[in-house]
Amino acid sequence: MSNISIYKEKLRESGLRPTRQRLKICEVLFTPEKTFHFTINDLTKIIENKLSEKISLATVYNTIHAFKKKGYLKEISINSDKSYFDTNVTEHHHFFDEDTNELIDCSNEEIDSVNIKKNITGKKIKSVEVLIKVASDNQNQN
Amino acid sequence: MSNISIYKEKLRESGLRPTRQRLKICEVLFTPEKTFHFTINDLTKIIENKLSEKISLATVYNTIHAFKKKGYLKEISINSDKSYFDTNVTEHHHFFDEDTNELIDCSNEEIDSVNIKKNITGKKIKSVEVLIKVASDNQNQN
DNA sequence: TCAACAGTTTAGAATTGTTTTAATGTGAAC
DNA sequence: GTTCACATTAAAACAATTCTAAACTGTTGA
Repeated sequence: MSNISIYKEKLRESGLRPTRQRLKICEVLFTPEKTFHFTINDLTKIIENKLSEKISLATVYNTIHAFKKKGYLKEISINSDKSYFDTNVTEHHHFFDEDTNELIDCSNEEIDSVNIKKNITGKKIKSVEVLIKVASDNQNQN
Repeated sequence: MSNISIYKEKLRESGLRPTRQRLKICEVLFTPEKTFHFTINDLTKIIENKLSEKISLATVYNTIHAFKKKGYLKEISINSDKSYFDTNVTEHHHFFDEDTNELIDCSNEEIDSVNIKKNITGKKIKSVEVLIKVASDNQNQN
């Protein structure tokens, strides 16, 4: 399985040594066909359950942060008690279902490009994120 | 000063009794001409310093939450260790300066309206928030 | 007038997500 | 093989938020 060498490369690119623990993290993050959203908690649960591997939280955090810094993961700007990450690093946006706390991708084709007429002197735009909050029709606003 | 009666009304509308502590919170939030962004920590500091009043955190939290629920405050969707609130409850968007961690309003006139072509079955759009992250030109991406 | 009560305030404790620490482990290069 | 920089780990520290339990307050209605 040459995936392993891809993972090792990703780790080295992120300034991390390819250790057993980190390769497991890569396996969970980068093997699936479909991209997905996760929290650190989700990720450690998957590793523990599916791979019956126990990886210390500190290792998970430092690996995820390195991947984010390198651009192999994106952090989604949603105000929540926890941080959400996305293995889809292409430019796209999100629906957030307030009933289920679920994130749903909104591809660039599904939204007209955002045209910003203002700019902040001396500052460069790093990212533009659109978050569309949705909820059941027949539901009280919370 | 008839502001007081406005504040009392706002509190009652939010299902809260107008107590001394809560009126102080209203004073800080709703007296200024200009709307502003704040964290719970900011708010308690302002109350302590400017009004030399000490209000328990629990009271601040419950009042802010009630105002948010009622729509007198907006919570800004930014992924951060703390929650940011906005006294500007009209529809508008934000720049986030990554260098200074500062939020800057982006009015609806300064951005073309976002046109969403996708919809989630059975769900209604509650809000659309655009967050534009900016940073110094000559700065490393973090 | 005052007893009762529903809602409030408060300090501190509890909880939760995240980061730090300090000790121990590991693997590639000499 | 030794060494050394980097890793892993469990546990402690930390920070934001929520919860708790006890004391307080203001209205209501005997």
